Amino acid sequence: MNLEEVARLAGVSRSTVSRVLNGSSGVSPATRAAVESAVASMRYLPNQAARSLAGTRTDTVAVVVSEVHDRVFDDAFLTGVLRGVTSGLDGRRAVVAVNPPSVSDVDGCLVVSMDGHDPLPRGLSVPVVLVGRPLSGGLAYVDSDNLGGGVLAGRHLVARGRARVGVLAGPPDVAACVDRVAGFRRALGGSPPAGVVPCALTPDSGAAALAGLLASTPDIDGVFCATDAIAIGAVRYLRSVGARVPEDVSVVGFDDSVAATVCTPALTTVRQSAEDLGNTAAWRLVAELTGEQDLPQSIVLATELVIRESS
Amino acid sequence: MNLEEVARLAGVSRSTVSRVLNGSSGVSPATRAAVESAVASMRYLPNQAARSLAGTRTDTVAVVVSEVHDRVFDDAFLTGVLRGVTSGLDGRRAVVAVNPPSVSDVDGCLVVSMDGHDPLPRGLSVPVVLVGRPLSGGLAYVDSDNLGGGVLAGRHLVARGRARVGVLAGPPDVAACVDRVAGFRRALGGSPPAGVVPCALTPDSGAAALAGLLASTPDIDGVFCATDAIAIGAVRYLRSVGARVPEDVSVVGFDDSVAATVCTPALTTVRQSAEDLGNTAAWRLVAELTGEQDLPQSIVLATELVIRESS
DNA sequence: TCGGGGGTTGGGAGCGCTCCCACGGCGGAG
DNA sequence: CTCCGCCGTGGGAGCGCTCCCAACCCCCGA
Repeated sequence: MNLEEVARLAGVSRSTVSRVLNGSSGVSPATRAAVESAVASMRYLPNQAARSLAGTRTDTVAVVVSEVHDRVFDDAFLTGVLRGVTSGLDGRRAVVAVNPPSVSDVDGCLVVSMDGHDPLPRGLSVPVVLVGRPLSGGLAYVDSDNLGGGVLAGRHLVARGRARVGVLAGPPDVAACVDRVAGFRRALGGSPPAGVVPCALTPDSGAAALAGLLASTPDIDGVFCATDAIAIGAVRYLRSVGARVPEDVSVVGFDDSVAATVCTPALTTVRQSAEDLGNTAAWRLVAELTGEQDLPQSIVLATELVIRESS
Repeated sequence: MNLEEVARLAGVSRSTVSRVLNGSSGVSPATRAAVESAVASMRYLPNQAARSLAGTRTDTVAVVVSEVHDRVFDDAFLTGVLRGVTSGLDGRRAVVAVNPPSVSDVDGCLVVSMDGHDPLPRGLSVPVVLVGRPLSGGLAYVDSDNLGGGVLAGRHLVARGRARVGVLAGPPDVAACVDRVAGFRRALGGSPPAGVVPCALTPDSGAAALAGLLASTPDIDGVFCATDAIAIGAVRYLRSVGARVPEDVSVVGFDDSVAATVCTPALTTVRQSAEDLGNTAAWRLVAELTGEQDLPQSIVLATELVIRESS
């Protein structure tokens, strides 16, 4: 079934059907109605390949997921982003590629990456929008307000009366962690953290980092962790050495992962919406593809403090 | 850059380049080498749209994800499947669609669905492989050995000396849960469970279901839960009423989710590999697309008992 | 020596669509 | 009343590829 057949049924030409399908102006209402009814009655679906060949678009965008090796709690983030992206793509198709060598035949590209080194698919000259701020490079991106979230966490610990707080900062090459810690520092103002220690994104690494921190600074009464995964390790370590959470030490995480709600004690954390992130990134990309002008280079989405038992 | 240009550089015709690119026989080694070097030096990539239009394939498969409303712990499963699928697709492109009204222009379709009602995208007449056994219907599928996993869980509780076990069975329309419970019953043999209660896939529902079960059967010493999410609710409820886990009551979950490792006590559970599931399903679909004969209608992957603190 | 067949290669015909140009008819201005 | 311009429409060209058939060459057997 092709354009020609639809045209015949509607009593018009191929061109006119094409015009109607593409919503271009210059078709009389009567003709438009006739075509639409023919399309509906035949359940006609345009051949996407032919469209791409003849036209200048493919109506397909790539979603490139660059995997980190020690991903642990990122699954919910990824599915959230993906869900948001597919719903924000406005009819375009999403080709998903994990660690792709190259991507071609797409109109645009969304890149979801944990680390700051943007691993752009090579040989690609289409608009790109990143999900998550890159550490460098002038690419458009959409990100959660990690800085603001860090501020929320900092104010919260201050409000709880915690005066000697440690920070488990995560990897220095993950922009989200860097921003969170920066926000946290800002909230503390004149009284800086008692110690800031980098670590990997795993509970074990968080536990080890906190052990190191406590060795040099035993009288800590609060810990801010760049991610929930790290926080879970921190809580585990604190309890293993007999410290009570939150009575002796308050712990705050970041992400509001499922794990944060089921661990004991349930984690106070900062919530971000992965789905909104994906949806917004898709919207931003589509806007660029449709030729919209004056688009913001970066978009930052609000975060929210969720107070539970650990603080 | 197109076939013609490559042909010119290689000093052959369009047809010959096409033959080389498609790996068809009947090309002399010398010619083949010349073409391959031309392709490499130009970094030529075939236009996918033109290929689809002229040929009979699109080299694209749809990955249809049908979302359930009360998904809670499924994110890791989904990303695992997706990861496996993309790596098993052997160069084909994966178009991901979440709850799509319709899908077209694909060679085949993978459907990831929690519930047993297979929500096939309509108007689709291509090979389909399901990830997870459907409750009905003769479609090809790949699934974890949920039955075998249930047996493992049952034997384990028997070995632990648990004689009065309850089962939180999950929804009756989720094939995976049905199978897990069936396997569990089989392992118990002549001494059936003290009670089997359906519930939703959330901790809260699990807690509520267990509360109901304990009301009628207070002397239970073991609980098998169809998923980890349910098990986490069960553990929470048991502790809330003062029962010790595992001293008083053993609890076994299913999925080996991240939450199972971070909750207290860490859950004994049955592990399945979502990535293998996706990879195998992709392989099965590709095999069918390439015309392979005598393919198995269903493929079942092994599961594994993981013993932790809750039993 | 000649004819037949197999192994290679080239070129034409489309796939179904979009884009562009040309054409016809109608209304308003001169 | 005539001319111009615009709106609505039709049809040709061509996107880059695959498929098919014809052409060619070379080697073999008769």
